[in-house]
Amino acid sequence: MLTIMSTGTPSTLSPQALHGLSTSLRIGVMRLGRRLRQEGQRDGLTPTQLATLATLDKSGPLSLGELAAAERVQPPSMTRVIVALEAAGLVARSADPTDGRVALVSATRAGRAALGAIRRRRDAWLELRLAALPPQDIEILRQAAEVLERLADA
Amino acid sequence: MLTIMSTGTPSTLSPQALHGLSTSLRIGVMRLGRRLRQEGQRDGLTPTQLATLATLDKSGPLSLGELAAAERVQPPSMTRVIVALEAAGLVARSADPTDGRVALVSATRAGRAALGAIRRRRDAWLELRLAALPPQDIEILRQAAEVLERLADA
DNA sequence: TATTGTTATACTCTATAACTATA
DNA sequence: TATAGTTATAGAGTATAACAATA
Repeated sequence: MLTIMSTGTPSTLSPQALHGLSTSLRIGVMRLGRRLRQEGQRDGLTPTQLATLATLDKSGPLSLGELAAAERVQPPSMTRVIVALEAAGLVARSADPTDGRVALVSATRAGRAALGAIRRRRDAWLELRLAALPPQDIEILRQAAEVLERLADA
Repeated sequence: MLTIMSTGTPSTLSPQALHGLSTSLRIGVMRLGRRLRQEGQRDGLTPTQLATLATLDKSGPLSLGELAAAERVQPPSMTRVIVALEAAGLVARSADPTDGRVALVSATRAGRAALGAIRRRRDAWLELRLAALPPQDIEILRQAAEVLERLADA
């Protein structure tokens, strides 16, 4: 097992060090992100469609407006996204029983299955490359993955 | 100073562990990448324009065809990118002295300055969030940044 | 009258196909 | 004849504006 150990020096970093880290981390994340996106381009869903499906899978049924806000697109754009996903059988629309204006959207069983398949395919590409790394690097990434998620949600 | 130290256990990881890492790393990278892209949306350049300018800044003058290949777009698309960047004064075109068909593209001084400003702005956003992390997390990210770049180029 | 979602329309980015200029 | 780049045209994705239905 590899672990992070402190050797006992000051816990604050210089502004310069932080700046350098910001730059290199941004480059690394953007570059790997671009590759992952390119690899996932044959799965038949646009990035927004895929993100919407993932949000529905994670957060359960949401109104069209809530989805638009979550994905940071305008309502008319989300309408088109949902129309496409519905035509593909991946989501279903139903009227909100308490408010007739609201269109509740939920992922279908097929939608969840498709999402799983897409994720497995993307993971496979990355796994292949991870397997080629030395164990120290893998351990670094394991710890970084969790920090990156927290950073993105901050 | 924080350092990674091996405690001496097996250097191979189970396929399951690798799979889990692949998933969480993909999610973390994609999510942070999306945030970084959204933050950089007010800098007036499209992602491809920015990437092209960065490539020119890094690799020196390149032909339009070489740029198209580097950014993985078709030549007509790169023509439009260069037309836009040239109109903005960020790149310059010149004829190749040895082959009249080739259009050599290079970043102007203004282009390099604009690139620097954009990078500083994006870094600033990330820096603000990095500064809020505990030092252990920062050290993890410092080591991960380099590994991520290698992974993307693999 | 305010709000949710849709339709109409336009703009941006990228692609393929056809064309021009040079080798 | 082959290659580098451009112009012409089309398609995908998103936006704003105008509209319909419900609260």
